[in-house]
Amino acid sequence: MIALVDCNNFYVSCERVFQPRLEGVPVVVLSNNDGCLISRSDEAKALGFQMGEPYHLARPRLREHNVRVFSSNYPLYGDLSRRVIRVLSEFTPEVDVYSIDESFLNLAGFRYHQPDLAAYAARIRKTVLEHVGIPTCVGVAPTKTLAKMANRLAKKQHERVLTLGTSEQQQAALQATAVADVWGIGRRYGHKLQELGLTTAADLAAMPEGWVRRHLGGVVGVRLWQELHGRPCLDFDPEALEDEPDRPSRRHSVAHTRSFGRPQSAPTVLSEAVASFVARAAEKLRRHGLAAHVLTVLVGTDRHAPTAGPKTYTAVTTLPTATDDTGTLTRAALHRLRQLLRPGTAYHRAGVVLSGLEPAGQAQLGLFTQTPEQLLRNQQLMSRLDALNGRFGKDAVRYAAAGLSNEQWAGRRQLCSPGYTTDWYNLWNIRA
DNA sequence: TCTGGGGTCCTAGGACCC
DNA sequence: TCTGGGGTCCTAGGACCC
Repeated sequence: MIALVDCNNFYVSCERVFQPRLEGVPVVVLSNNDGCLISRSDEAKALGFQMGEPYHLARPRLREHNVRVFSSNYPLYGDLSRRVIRVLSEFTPEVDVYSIDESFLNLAGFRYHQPDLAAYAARIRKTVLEHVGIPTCVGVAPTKTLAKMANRLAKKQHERVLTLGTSEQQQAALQATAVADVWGIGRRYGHKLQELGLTTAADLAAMPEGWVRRHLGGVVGVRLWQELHGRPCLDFDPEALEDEPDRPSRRHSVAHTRSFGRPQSAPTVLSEAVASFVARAAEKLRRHGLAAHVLTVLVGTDRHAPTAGPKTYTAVTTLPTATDDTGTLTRAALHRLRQLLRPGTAYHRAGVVLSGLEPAGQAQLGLFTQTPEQLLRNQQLMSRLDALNGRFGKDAVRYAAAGLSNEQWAGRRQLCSPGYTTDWYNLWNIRA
């Protein structure tokens, strides 16, 4: 059996941990650039605020209802997320971290003790709440897709926990779930399935496999259908345990992309922005113990403009050897950026994607690239860089290519709470 | 004036290779 | 009458997730 633990209104709940006065009142958290609403308290949901609603449109109503509004504070959310995962790992050796606020837990050891499962799930929820202060829902079922469904239904239960142990319970859950609400069915397939006359998840499960393969994107749909029948098709990918922290992560890409505060066309400004994004992505790479073989640079024009044609332009470079070195990655990125830019075009966003990932230190050396001595020096440089920026704040030490100031292109982030658990240096200054 | 970011998997055409 | 098959890489896009 698999449990899915999902934090309720996660970003709002994180803000509440450090500002208890936010309990019981409507709260929302904005996306990067203060663009749209991405987390809402129950009170804000009850007032009709929608997920993804543009902030500038919602603003008058937010004021009218005296809703507390926060820019997103990822250092805070990331840290609380790690604390939640640490608590969860006390309940099973195998935690598959699905997102910042959701983890799957392998409860295989409980297969023959069904009645205990619900009590165990309730204990997980209670412990996370007591130790971290974040409320959760727990769904338990034989597959990830059914666990998601159980979790969804648990939100409506008083105990916030639901177990689908028997096939009768699973069938009842399938009937109680709209087909469009199944994990893996998005807007497009939701509409399509309804037009084909399916209403509930049970209707979908009852269709023949061939029909599902034809109408639901081939193998992807078949996997989903199998999972609804209780046959696991999605990998369970457990996180590295605390006693093996060096095990490299299995992710396939690392990205850093941002919208600008205002459109940019000057190549120098765009270069500095991209160099900054490379630095962020490379830090993430090193944090995960990875090196990248492939680098993609992208720039984007106005996504919401009605004009035809592509909105995103990408250029891919394959590096001679996989690397996590900011300098090497920056050179490659800026070289490709120059080829990508068109004079006079206003770009609204840019970014860097690193892929072809392999464990750092295991990378094949190139015959004509760096010597082991150079490599070692660069590694030492990067670990000093990370140590300094970890202590004094990001970009305390940076490459000159990233420029001295980001004020030209930085996004808006005007309503941010302090880094309560992470930013000791600045927090000390604030208090001083 | 103002609409996010980071992921996953899959498909498809063109260019190129043997 | 009859014109292969198996690959890679690049770019772009679709669909989905949180």
